[in-house]
Amino acid sequence: MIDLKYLQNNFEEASAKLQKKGVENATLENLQTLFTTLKEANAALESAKAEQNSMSKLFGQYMREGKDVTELKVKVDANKEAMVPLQEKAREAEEALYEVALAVPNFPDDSVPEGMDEEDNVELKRVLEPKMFNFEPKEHWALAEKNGWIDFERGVKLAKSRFSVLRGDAARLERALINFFLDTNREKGFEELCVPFMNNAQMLQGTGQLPKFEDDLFKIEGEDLYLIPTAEVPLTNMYNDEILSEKELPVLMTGYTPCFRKEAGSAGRDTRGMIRQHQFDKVEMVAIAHPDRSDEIFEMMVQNASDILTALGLPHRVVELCGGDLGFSAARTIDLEVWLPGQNRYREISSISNTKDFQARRAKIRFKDGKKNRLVYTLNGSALAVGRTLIAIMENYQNEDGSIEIPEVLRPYM
RNA sequence: AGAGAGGUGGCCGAGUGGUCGAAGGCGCACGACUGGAACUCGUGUAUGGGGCAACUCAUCGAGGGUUCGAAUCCCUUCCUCUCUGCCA
Repeated sequence: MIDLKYLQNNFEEASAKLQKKGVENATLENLQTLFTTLKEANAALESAKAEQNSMSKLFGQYMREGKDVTELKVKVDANKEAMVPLQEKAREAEEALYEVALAVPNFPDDSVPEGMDEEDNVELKRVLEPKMFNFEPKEHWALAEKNGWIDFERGVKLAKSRFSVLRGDAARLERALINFFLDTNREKGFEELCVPFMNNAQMLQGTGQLPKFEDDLFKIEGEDLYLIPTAEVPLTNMYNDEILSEKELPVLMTGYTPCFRKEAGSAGRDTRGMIRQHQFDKVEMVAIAHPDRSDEIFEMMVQNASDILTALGLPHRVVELCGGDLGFSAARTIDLEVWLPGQNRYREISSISNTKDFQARRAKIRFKDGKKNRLVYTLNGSALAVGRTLIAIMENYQNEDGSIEIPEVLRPYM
């Protein structure tokens, strides 16, 4: 959630920032009004409550002293009745405020480039030259068929469309990648965690998936549980509603989880192959950081993800997202896009974001800054998306006969 | 899943309708004592919101109710422990 006090005190500046993310001024003006209304409603209610409390205290005192309370009772009853509409007003004001506030995206960082969509993203650099093939490189689904690696039909039979089954060496390669990623992250100082793959609604609100993006989530029927769309949810919310000591920062965590997404709104996109599935594996990094150190941790996370791709010999490019392409919670995001020779294009394989205090405010993650509690900054990033790495290996390491080499660094894992 | 017990501040633990945001202890911080330390003594020590100072509101697992007044009574729910059942 954005800082409403900041919005109130710096309205012009705040609205200019959110325009980068396509938030209309009317929404912000509405938000400001709702915030003021809530404050006024609360002030009125609180003074009535203060009155009530002090009269109740007096009531007790009279009882003890054996004084007559009938007159006082009349006053206190009247005040109580007068409080009912005030209470109702305050409750309504709060509901109205949060309904809007929870749906407003994070401020983009000042450094974020202007732009509408991914066309306006800025390429920062390219790492490794795409390999020249002396034959026409195939796309991963063709290679999968040739090698019997991916069973799309049976995935659909077992679940539904956008599910698949990995077989044989592909299944082993998937497992090898998970282990390689986790080991690498651990060596960089991330603690390895194994977390629940279902989280409750409060946690999903903490990281920003709820309430706005409920349609993208798989919900467990009859339970307050959702299948996680990314390990960012359980890892970040490890410290939900907690206060850390300053010396515990930064908390660096990594974990492997499957991720479950309904992919609502992507009908017809990437239907062929394994690029966009309802279930995919990912190894995630999450950092809970001191605000002053989040930039350097962000750089470290980007570098780590890029290093993993380099170690695998996969050509990729580093892209800074423009304001219009930034996700809901992110203040800043860098994507890593891996080269897919079969598709003859770069495709997203990792996304690293600094959400600053946006998630921390929702999830109430704070640290002791001297005597005061301050919100932490939270960062997350993939290192890496496993299924897409598998695809990238297939396309980049293919031979003319359709066979696939295993990258050197993965051989100890297979 | 069934039966019973219980959830109070960083921790332990008292509190069964008003003087309780909460005794006492431990821990922690600061100060005194000391050459230094331990011991001892003194002081302080939850969170969030509004004014942003005085002050005030909320919070004793969570939500709702009774009452002038609830940590204390009632209802719902979650969690923990013990026993039974069931399983990896």
